[in-house]
Amino acid sequence: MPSRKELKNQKEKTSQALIQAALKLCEEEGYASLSLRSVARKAGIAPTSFYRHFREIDEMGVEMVAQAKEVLDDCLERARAKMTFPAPKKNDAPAFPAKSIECVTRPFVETFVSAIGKNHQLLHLFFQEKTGSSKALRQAIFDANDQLTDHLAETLALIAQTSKAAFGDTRLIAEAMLTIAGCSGMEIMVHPEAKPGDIAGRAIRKLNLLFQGAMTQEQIK
Amino acid sequence: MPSRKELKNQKEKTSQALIQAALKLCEEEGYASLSLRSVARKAGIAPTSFYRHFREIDEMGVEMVAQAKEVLDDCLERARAKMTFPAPKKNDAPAFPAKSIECVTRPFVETFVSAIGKNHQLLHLFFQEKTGSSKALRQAIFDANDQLTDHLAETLALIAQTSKAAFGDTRLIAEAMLTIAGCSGMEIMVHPEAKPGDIAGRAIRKLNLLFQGAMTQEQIK
DNA sequence: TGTACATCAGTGAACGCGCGTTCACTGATGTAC
DNA sequence: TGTACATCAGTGAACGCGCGTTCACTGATGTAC
Repeated sequence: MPSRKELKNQKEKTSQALIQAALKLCEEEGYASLSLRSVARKAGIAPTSFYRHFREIDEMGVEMVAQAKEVLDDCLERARAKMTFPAPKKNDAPAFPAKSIECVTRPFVETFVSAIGKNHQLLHLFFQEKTGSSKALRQAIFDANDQLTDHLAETLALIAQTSKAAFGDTRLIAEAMLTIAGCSGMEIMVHPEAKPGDIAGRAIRKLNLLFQGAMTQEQIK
Repeated sequence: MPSRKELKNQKEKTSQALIQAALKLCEEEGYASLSLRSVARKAGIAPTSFYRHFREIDEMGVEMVAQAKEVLDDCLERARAKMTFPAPKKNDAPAFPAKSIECVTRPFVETFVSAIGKNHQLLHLFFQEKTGSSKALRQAIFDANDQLTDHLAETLALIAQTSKAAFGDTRLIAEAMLTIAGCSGMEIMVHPEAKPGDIAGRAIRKLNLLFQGAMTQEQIK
């Protein structure tokens, strides 16, 4: 058995331990208050060992963002599997496909909220540091967010195509969806006393209005 | 001349100098990285003098949030003066009052963007620390945001009433407007290389969809 | 009017602490010959 | 098979620095009598 590979594995494990420690500290004190020493302490290694894994805190931060991006990509993929746009019933007004719209917005928001439950810390970091004080993180998150928006816009275009509906500018709508879901998610994360279901419900209603507006404008064009 | 009053004035001036110094430092390093000593240094007073004005950094932070709230209240008031909802022309489809909607959304976003230009630092603090690591600040911002949302919802209700239009749940719409404007504003603030007009334009389009959806749903009810 | 005392914004020395970073080191593993 | 050398994750001592906070102090102003 090649023990050299085991060594690599061991190193990877320690790197992950550092990231997990950093996430816990972030939750308590925020990313900006992280210190190399506190992260190393929490991970159970000597302060100087930190340098064997990352050149500086932000290098670890960028890796954390990459992991958050993976979680969100996965989340969008699971949402895609659940989102549908059934043809509106005949006795519905043509401008009122409210039930069909909710078959897009509700799975989206619910998948998102469920991802928050499982990855609270990573997602808080992602949305908080989008406009935080570390330029490196802002850039990494901006790029990731751009790709996620593309991913979602593509999903919307696909749904529109298969259901022969017209959503309008899917990129614009995807942006707004991520904004509203992100802000509602942050609200849930920082207000543990609030009912997540209520906040999610309001988010769904906001997205419903957005889709309703987009479809109405498309229809009239 | 009562010099005792002058002394009060002088103290107030120093407090403001501390806040201005703190805002400059926030811009460079972020609120979480503020230190009592760095703020005092930038304001030109001894570190120990800080305690004559605030018991701790967060007490100053809460005062900064109060000032941001005033700026935003003022911003909403100026927006209210500019927002109108002219009756749609007769040859427009009833479900397509797009031009009238833009008479609400455009002045709102433009007033907001102009407020950012004048109070970059205060507004960045307000939106960034809404989900930041200081509980005191989060609470202060949450309360302020709640009042601002009420303020905006009331304005919308007033516009709807005077123009005999139906916007639906004005509180929900006000929430979404502040979310989208806030996020777009943050994007403008942290990406000085991006064109503010483009971001503002996209924000207006998002809000247009929102209003279009809200009015369509109201109309069909 | 003069004198003693109270108020209060601002000061400077001093403290102990956690920080990032450097350095030379250890000890386990793999490789060359 | 044995021996010398290379690699590399992790270590512990040491450094200089900025931090929050305490303390007793200053000096200008207002107040009591």
